[in-house]
Amino acid sequence: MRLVIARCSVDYEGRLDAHLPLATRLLLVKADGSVLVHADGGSYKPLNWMSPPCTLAVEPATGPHAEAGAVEVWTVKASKTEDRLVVAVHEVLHDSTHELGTDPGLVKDGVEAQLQKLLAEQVELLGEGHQLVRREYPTAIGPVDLLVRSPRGGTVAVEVKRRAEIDGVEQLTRYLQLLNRDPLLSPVEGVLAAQEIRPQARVLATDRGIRCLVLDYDALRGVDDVESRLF
Amino acid sequence: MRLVIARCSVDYEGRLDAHLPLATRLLLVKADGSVLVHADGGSYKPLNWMSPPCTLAVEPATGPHAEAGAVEVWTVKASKTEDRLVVAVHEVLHDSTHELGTDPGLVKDGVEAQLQKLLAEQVELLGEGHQLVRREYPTAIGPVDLLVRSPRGGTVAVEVKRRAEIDGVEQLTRYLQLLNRDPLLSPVEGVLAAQEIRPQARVLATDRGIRCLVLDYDALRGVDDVESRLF
DNA sequence: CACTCAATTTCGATC
DNA sequence: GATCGAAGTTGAGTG
Repeated sequence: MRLVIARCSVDYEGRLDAHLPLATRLLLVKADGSVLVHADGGSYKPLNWMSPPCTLAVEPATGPHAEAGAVEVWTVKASKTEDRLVVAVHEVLHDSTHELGTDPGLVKDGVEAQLQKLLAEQVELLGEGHQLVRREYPTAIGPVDLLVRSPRGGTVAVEVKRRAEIDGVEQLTRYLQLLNRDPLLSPVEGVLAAQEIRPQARVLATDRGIRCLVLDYDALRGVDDVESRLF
Repeated sequence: MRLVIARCSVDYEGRLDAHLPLATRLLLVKADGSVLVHADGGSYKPLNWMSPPCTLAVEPATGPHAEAGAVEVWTVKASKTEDRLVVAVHEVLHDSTHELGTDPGLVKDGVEAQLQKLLAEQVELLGEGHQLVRREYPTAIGPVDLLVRSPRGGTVAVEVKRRAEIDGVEQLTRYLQLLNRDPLLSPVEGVLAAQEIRPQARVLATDRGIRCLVLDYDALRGVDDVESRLF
């Protein structure tokens, strides 16, 4: 990654034409050849940029560019389209290059994981008197998202999905069959909890005596927020 | 603008939760306090960021962060929401600050200017035998977008708009009144050319004997591309 | 692989 | 100022 602070003007020709007048900006050249032109404000979006794949060519300024006072001209060309980014560098105030290596990448806690966590904190949504046994309750055929003790003495197995479809019902059914063999847990009810439950999944679940619970992500979060403010 | 290359891990809590494992990245702190975390690849979008308005607090690492090997902890808080970006800095490989000043900002050649340019190159779209006199033909009440010589001996004044509304018709009407006083140009016809012509504008234009021409931007560009390939 | 759809969307124009 | 829609959109998930 190369970082250049330079007085420069920038022209982009491609899906639209755009021009940046002479000013001091950050030119960020990434390892893949992509270039970002950032100002000292605004959002995360650069003033101008070229996405990879592209190639960067740096040449001494000539002709009109040189007459305008430019020292170098950077030409960034997209590999597959006619998009061109031309940076006329007038003065370089900083120039450094750094080895960063490949980034392990962003880990987003998926919505499903969030839902599971939030529902675990609010098991009373399953009905009064319910108590969480544990999240990711291990079984021979895989972990059950939530295992909950019912006030009636039995157990509730909850399958959490962002969007519940038929395979979610099948999965939960398998867990229920297995868990119901355990006299310490039996009888085990099933709950299919999701932001969105597809009609087919709802029909199949209902047919098998599995309860459907539609989760309101924002409401779940809202309660969560209130709780976290209290402590 | 502050540029820091650092080995760091990043956590974002807000509208979603996200985590970046320890790796070497660019931390970009803008004058408005916003922070961008960039890797050495990918698109123009940062791995993580905090949009202004927000505040950045830098403190020595303590507790779990310190145990994990962090030296500093940056906490970026959004001003209005509960969004938080926490950067655990383990090792600083580069740190520099630069004065950039406010950016004059991006100048986009609007679609209107593009349309005018493209139509100027393809005046035959107005009808066979038409010849461009000039773009931005100056008059006492402002420039006419396109002035064109008609094969019938008269002149055509063209008003180009991205989206033509009533005021565009009024504007063109004023030009026509003025231009028609010039015996060298008279008779002067009017053409309202736009990507989209609002029904009211079309009615008014037709009523005043002004021709409406719907422009296909892509088609105009397409022809332009073909031409530029030929030469 | 194409298509759909959300985005910590951002951004500008219009009502 | 709120709302609507496009973006040089990008990016992920699904059929």
